[in-house]
Amino acid sequence: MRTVPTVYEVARHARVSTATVSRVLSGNDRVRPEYRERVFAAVAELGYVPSGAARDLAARRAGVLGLCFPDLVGDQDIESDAMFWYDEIIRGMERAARRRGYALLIAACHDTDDVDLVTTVAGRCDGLVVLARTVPAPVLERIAGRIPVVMLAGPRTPDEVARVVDHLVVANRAGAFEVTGHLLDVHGYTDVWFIAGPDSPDSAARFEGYQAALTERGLPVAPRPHAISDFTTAGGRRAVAQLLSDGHRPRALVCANDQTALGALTALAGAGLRVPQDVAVTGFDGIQLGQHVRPALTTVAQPMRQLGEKAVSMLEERLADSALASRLIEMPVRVDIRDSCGCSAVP
Amino acid sequence: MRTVPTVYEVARHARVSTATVSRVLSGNDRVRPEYRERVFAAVAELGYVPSGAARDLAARRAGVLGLCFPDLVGDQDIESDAMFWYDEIIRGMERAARRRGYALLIAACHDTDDVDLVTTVAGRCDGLVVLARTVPAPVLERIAGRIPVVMLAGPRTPDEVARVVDHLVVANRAGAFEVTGHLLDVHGYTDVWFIAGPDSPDSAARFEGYQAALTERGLPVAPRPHAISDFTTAGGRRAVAQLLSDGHRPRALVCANDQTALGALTALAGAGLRVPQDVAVTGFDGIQLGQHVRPALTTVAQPMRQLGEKAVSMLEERLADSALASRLIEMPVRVDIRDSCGCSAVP
DNA sequence: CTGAAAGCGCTTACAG
DNA sequence: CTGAAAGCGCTTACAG
Repeated sequence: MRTVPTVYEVARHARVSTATVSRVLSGNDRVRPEYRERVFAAVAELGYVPSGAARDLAARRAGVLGLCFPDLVGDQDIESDAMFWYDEIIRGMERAARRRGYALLIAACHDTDDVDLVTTVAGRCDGLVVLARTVPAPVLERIAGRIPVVMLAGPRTPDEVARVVDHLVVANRAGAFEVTGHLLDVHGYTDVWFIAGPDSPDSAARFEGYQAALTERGLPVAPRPHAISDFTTAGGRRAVAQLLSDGHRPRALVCANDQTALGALTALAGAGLRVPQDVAVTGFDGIQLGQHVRPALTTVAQPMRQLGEKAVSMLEERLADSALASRLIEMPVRVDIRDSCGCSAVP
Repeated sequence: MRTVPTVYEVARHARVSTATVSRVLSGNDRVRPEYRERVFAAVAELGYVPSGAARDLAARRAGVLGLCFPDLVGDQDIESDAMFWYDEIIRGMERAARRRGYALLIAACHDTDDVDLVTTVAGRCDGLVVLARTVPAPVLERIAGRIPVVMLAGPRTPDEVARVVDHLVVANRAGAFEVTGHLLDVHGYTDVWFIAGPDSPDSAARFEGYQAALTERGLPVAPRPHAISDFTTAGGRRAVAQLLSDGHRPRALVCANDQTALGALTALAGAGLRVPQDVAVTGFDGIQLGQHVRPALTTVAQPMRQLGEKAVSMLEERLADSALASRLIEMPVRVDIRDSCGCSAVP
């Protein structure tokens, strides 16, 4: 092992105390300019890089925020069906964290056995963002006893861990309500079907919004989704292909998320059906890919950036006041009208 | 502040020493089952989450790997032109790190002033991967004195920091050579142009490969790229639009990366040109988006997964033996033939 | 197999 | 403004 210089070496070299070195390096305190110079010179000469661990331990602050998301990919081919939504969340969080001076510690965790990894993450950061259902409730509760935790997206049950963690969700119901209404009112479709995600509160809330849009217009409402998929592109393709091979021909498909919609696009093309002329399709999330496929995907966009910013500020607020009551905050969504619903003239 | 239990509380509760608690929690050592049970019970009851900082300091190991990439987006609209290649790198690294039991600490860093952030990251991990040119050489050298560093993608100059960090690159030259050869030999195009990225070794190496393919076939070779862009979609679109509005009509475009190629596709469509019938286009990187655009992008795919795995193992090797000579490893690439080169029958 | 105790490398009251 | 010294919460030889 190479020998790494410590504060002591730096202090000796600069002929000051370690306290002074620490002050100079932290930037804030008023230190005699002469000493400051000497410290910087010593740091440069010795190639000093402070130990984060020692610093964190002494200062009780890591300058790091954590993000745990589910490892849906597992050991399979990661390139086959990546979760683009996670990419956007990671990027949004990294950006928000960095703006506030934090680095981001990320880890994909299996719900089941990765308690170690979760603990590794939780023990090393000042606050933690967890995507819904990534971490078992008991583990989450324990972690929340140490650092602030924000759960992103819907919890499995309404009050599970509700008391100890903050929740940040998007307007799933309102978004699905609005995009369904668009298909109904602007395009006049009546035969609009819903392709659900896996058993999740997000998919459920979106289905409710879809139902409400139909109900409000006095249209018949399906008691349950017309197909159930798993939020992946491959799953969406399979689900819709099945529907089609069963002989169904709905006029429009409201999909629980963008990747499901992307899969639907593929399945429809495979069956020789045109989108949106024969079948209209909408998604949910607003992943970037949706702008690039043809037809471009009409969707309900989540405010990725604001989600990250909000999560970070919720963490900071609780860091400042641990007595805060747990909160549930809902962020608005925006319907992005593109081509797949039938709005643009398609060549 | 809530009061967090420590090893001491756990030890007292379990009526064992802190050494025993530590052993039980680290999993390895042989501890009397009875004690083990008591420790687990105490941990559960107290809601104990070990301090990562204390653990790291004592064990001189963080179980965390770092990744620094350039912050190209800055404070502009992140959603306008994200760097998909980074997403893939982040995902690949996270996955590889996790497989070896590490979490990933990520931070986008400005070349100029974010030395603090870089230090925050470097001080908290066991090894660091840096995308080329993210971190100034002097800073990198200093960091390399503390932990192993792997630089991903081409360094600015051949020997800059060469001695202190390992390098991991892909076969830029060979990949460009091969895909250009494909356009030349299989499709018989002769008028093949190169759209470069910014001044970077990667773009330069790809241009060389392109040139070599032409030279080898006795075709005239452009001494410099026909257009210079910046690796972004918007930049690629602008560069190609300019070319077209200047009246140029190359038969094929070899683009320095996928996003440039995506921009080219847009520019060509905007000019009423068909791809690949009027103009063929190829990219470099193999980002997922390339499979989804129409026509699907023919490209040179980087082995994202293997890149991550390799970076992690290089870090581990150097962790095990700090006396290792610095290495330069080149990973192979694979030409992915899709539609934009003209290979598939396009309806 | 187990425990007492030193030590990891910083920061921060506390005096001065 | 500066320094001596305690302390942050773990792990790990070292004895036993």
